Amino acid sequence: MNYYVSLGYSQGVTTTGTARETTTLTGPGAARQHTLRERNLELVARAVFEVPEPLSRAGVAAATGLARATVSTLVDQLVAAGLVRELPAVTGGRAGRPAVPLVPAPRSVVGLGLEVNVDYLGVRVLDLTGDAVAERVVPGAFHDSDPAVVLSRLGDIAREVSDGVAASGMTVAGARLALPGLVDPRTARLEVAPNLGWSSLEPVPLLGLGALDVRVANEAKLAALAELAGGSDVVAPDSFIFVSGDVGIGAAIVVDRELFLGERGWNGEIGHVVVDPSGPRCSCGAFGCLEQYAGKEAMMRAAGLPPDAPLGSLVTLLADADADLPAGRALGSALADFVNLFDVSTIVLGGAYTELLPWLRADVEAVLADRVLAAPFVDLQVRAAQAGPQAALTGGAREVLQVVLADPAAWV
Amino acid sequence: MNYYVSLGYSQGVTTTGTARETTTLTGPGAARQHTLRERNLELVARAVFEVPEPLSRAGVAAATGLARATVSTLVDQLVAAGLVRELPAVTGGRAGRPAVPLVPAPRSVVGLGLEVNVDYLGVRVLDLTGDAVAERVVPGAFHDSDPAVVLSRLGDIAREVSDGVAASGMTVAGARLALPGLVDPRTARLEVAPNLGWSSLEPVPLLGLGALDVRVANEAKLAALAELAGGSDVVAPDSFIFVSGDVGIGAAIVVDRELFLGERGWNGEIGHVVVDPSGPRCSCGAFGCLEQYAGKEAMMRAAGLPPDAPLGSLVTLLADADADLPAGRALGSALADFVNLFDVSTIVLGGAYTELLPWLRADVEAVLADRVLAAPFVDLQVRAAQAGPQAALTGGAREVLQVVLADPAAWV
DNA sequence: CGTAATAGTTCATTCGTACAACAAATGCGG
DNA sequence: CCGCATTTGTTGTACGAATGAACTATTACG
Repeated sequence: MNYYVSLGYSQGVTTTGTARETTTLTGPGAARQHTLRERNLELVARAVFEVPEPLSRAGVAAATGLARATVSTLVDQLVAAGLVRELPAVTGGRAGRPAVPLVPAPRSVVGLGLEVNVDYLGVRVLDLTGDAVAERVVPGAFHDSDPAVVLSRLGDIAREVSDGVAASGMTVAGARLALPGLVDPRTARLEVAPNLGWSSLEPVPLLGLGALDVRVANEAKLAALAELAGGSDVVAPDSFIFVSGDVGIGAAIVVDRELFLGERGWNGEIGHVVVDPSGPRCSCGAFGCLEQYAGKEAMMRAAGLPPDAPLGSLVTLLADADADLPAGRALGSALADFVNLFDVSTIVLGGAYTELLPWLRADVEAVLADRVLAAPFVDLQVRAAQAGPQAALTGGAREVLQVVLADPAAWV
Repeated sequence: MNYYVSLGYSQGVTTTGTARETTTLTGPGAARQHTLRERNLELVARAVFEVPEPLSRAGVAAATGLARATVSTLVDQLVAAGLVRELPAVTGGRAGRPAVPLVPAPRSVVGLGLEVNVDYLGVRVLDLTGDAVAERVVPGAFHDSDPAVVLSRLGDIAREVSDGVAASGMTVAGARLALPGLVDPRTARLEVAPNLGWSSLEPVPLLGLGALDVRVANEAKLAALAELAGGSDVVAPDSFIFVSGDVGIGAAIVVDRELFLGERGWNGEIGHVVVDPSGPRCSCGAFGCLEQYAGKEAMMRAAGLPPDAPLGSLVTLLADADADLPAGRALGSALADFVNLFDVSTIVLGGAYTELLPWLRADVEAVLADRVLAAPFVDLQVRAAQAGPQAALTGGAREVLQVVLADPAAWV
């Protein structure tokens, strides 16, 4: 099943009949003729967008099971809408009329990724081909900042960038704002972001982006979506646990290429999983949370560095000394709980862990092998994240484009 | 989103065209005219089946958004197929032609729930109304038993019961076998069931049930599905964590009334979540697993009872003494991890915990309040299971009927 | 008893896909 | 160099399913 559920918008259908008969049914509503068309349009769009090498109309027909005639009309609509482009017919060494390769149209519809993090603001624009069309990342220090000021500044940058791409004829389909904290994508509320010192606010209006469709999500969740694009040589797994280590530690679960969000999008709080109840007190009030062992500040302190030293200093120190990070066993323990509870066999380590993985891997894998009940029967994989810097920006923009892809009919 | 994904059968569509064009697309395949009908049939069937009081054709039309004419033809098909029955028209105090109430047809199509557990074998048959049409539960001791012998015996009982209901004119739609261990519903393999002493086998053929569609699942998963029926007065939550405590401790996650299974259905292994790394060694080899604090044997031992004493003896002992169970804090700690990782706010305690809840609740709730990061923003609920004894039998049978409901077109 | 109201049915219309025939464009063998 | 097989893409007809409007059936109410 691969229906894409856009962030925070579930599809309950509430129908009200006469006074006596008011009933709510969840799930997709009544299917009409145009529902057929919408679904097949999506099918064709996915075939064009998600296949490694370009397909022809006939190829799409074969891949989808639709009749060639049907595919032709659908493709024509996508081309007319500017979502798909025809490449020159390729007359490659075999008989028959040459096929017209179909590719996602570059620089047509784009998605905006926005992010506020502790040490930067960022905006990134991706088009349907996955290319970064524009980008601005502004370093800063936003610990204990004023959300109104910071978000309005980010909004200014976003508007600037957005106006730029719009001036080149591209359509901005929407934006996703990544925040490091408890965010409910459905209500677009931020409950608390400890490292920003923000709490209980609605970030979207503060951006001042007018009618643009802006949704909010946790930073680790969007970074996980960025992983789905895969690396240059590494193909992305369909299901994985993504752990983003920084001052706080967040995680996301991707199953069958879809984010699992729980009831409110507040899942993946692996930073506060119990590692040792007799351990140090955490900022959350509990004792022995993972963050106290494998948070950035704890790792710095354990290495004899000041807690706010740059990550690079820890890396050079580790590269010289030939010792593993003590955080490895703690991280392994929390990950083992995660895997025992979720049954997802690939773990992608992002944020600070990406660089630190060489000094974590041995301990993490050893503890996983010890503690994961299914370890004898599964090939547990621990990988470094591939998505590059400010992954949440990429993931947010990708999420916007996924919504376009899920309903191309809205764009024809 | 409420598409029902039947246990272990995901719907990847692989289409093979000519030699050059072989492409795989996940998700539902091409939508044709008959797809429309199937989907609307499902919609109508769900409206009839999942609504508290009977709807008329007109009521279904209002609830689904379909035209009355369409609903009429669809309902007629369901009635002809024997899945839906018309009650006598009710001429209740208002003007107009009296409505014909539609209800699930009793004793027409039934589902079989099967279970092997440590202390019993069971078979239960449910019809579309949710009534138990037949049932056999045979006590026994199956610790370290021979799977071939036990499963063949269960198969015999199942065949007997199944033949009985078939003789009364009912159609058996399929069966689900619940097992206490690591089971992959997709491959129908049991990897290991520690408390039965079983490992690495394919249970379905050993039942000897011939062509009947039998699928396999973990006991806690199916028991969780039983919870969805709700209690006599309590309405079931749409999303919850179900924890089944016994010798081992298993759990299941239900989100939007659907089981979350992870990659292989091996999730929910909360019994081996870390409570205290300096704690006692677990049967799994690791240290300080929840099972060592809140497994049935550990709880018995902590209360000064023999580990294999019946649960009732612990209950009477607790009822006399006015003390909480020490397991409460450990259980709370593991549940806090679960909630932090999943973001599901309702916890249903099943198995032995159902009866023990009064002596667990205070500690569980206190630890949850301490350790769950989102606790200040959510109303965390801890409830006792409602589904009654051998819940997995009920859940398994329900699961079969859900598959019928998801594709009534197959029965018309 | 007539009228309003509600449930259910009948039928022409509309829309989207399938199938088959056809047109277009190429490679290849003689 | 030409005819033929081959593959792509298009055109036109047929079919299936939902719709809305009109119609029938059955009740309550004044």
